[in-house]
Amino acid sequence: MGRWQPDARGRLQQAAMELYRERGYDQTTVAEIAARAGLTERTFFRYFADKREVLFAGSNVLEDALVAALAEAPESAAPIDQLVAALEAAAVFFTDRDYSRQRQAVITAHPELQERELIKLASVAAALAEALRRRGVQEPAASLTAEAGVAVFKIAFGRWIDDTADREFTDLIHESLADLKAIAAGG
Amino acid sequence: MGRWQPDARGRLQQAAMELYRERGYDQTTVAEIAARAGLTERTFFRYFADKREVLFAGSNVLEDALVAALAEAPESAAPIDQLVAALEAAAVFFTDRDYSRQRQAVITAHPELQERELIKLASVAAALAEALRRRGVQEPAASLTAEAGVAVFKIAFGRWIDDTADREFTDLIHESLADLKAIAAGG
DNA sequence: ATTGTGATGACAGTCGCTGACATCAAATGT
DNA sequence: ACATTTGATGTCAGCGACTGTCATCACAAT
Repeated sequence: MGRWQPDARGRLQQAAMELYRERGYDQTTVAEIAARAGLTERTFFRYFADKREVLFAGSNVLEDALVAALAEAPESAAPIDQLVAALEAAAVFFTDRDYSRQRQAVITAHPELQERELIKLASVAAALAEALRRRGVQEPAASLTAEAGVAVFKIAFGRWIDDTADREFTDLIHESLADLKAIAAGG
Repeated sequence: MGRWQPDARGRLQQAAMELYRERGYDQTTVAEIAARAGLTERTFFRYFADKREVLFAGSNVLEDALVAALAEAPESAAPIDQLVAALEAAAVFFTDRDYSRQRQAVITAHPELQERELIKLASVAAALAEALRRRGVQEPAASLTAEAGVAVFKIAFGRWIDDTADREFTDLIHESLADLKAIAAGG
């Protein structure tokens, strides 16, 4: 056994999630999170930039996966369809619905966390727009397509969380895209 | 003359804008803002919930105007066109391009301020979705239309800020909507 | 055996933000 | 005219988020 317990980062994430659910985000101090993980407050801030970030560690991975998937989508398809193909590929991140529900419940209960989630989505949109530009899509079409794609994602994710039937994330993405197309066509 | 200088709120807003531009957001303390406005830190927090909010005082007014304009849009039009009619009506808020540019420069330079801007836009989207629902638009079309409308707004605003020609905000809204329709149609 | 190296702890300090109470000119009531 | 109330502000103490700096010490490298 090494000098320290392994996976300090993961322990901090888990401790944070537990405490945010047990007492609420506001009533939890960073020192408490660190203590539950067997670490100190100072170490928490070496792994996470702030108290919010500990809930959003996966967003880089998601962003990278989306960009990678977009790079492999058929270039013959319309930009919006390329983008939705990328969203489909991201469905692998959305399989544990219970965990997603718990996490989302914490986030929606606290504006500071919603803010962080929104800027992560904005970062995703910017990265997708950049990827579209690399494929030759001009502005403002690239940014608008990316924004539209993220809007589809947001709606689909919300439906997936609230879904009482057991529909797949991928299906909800497609339904939401169809809705968007109908809306834009004046439906 | 009354006991206090008038318009404490406005003085705080102006002092904050000045200092954020002069020294940067991070290098400005709330105590400094208050001092420049001839007040104390405690009073600052009586007018604004936090250091970020002082830059977003107008967002309620914008939101209310959008909802009101949507309520007066012809119900015969497609939802997305009703929404864009509302966005047109909001153009009155976007006439002083220099001020908007300065403010936006401060915001884009600081992630905390971007987060606040994003949650304000999310609030606008939620209010517009609610207004559409009151007009009989079902979910998820209402939310998706609202998100699409806000996306159009974001792109149009960005183009308005960057515009070197002197195009009107309203025109850019219409162009961006046309772009979105083309995108959704597979353009 | 010596010398890094890297993850962690300890500690002091700044600043955002809040609660509680005091102040005092102006408005209001009688 | 005088007393009372009100409302905007000030004062002060305190918590918690976050940072800079230096110390520690098992382990790795040489």
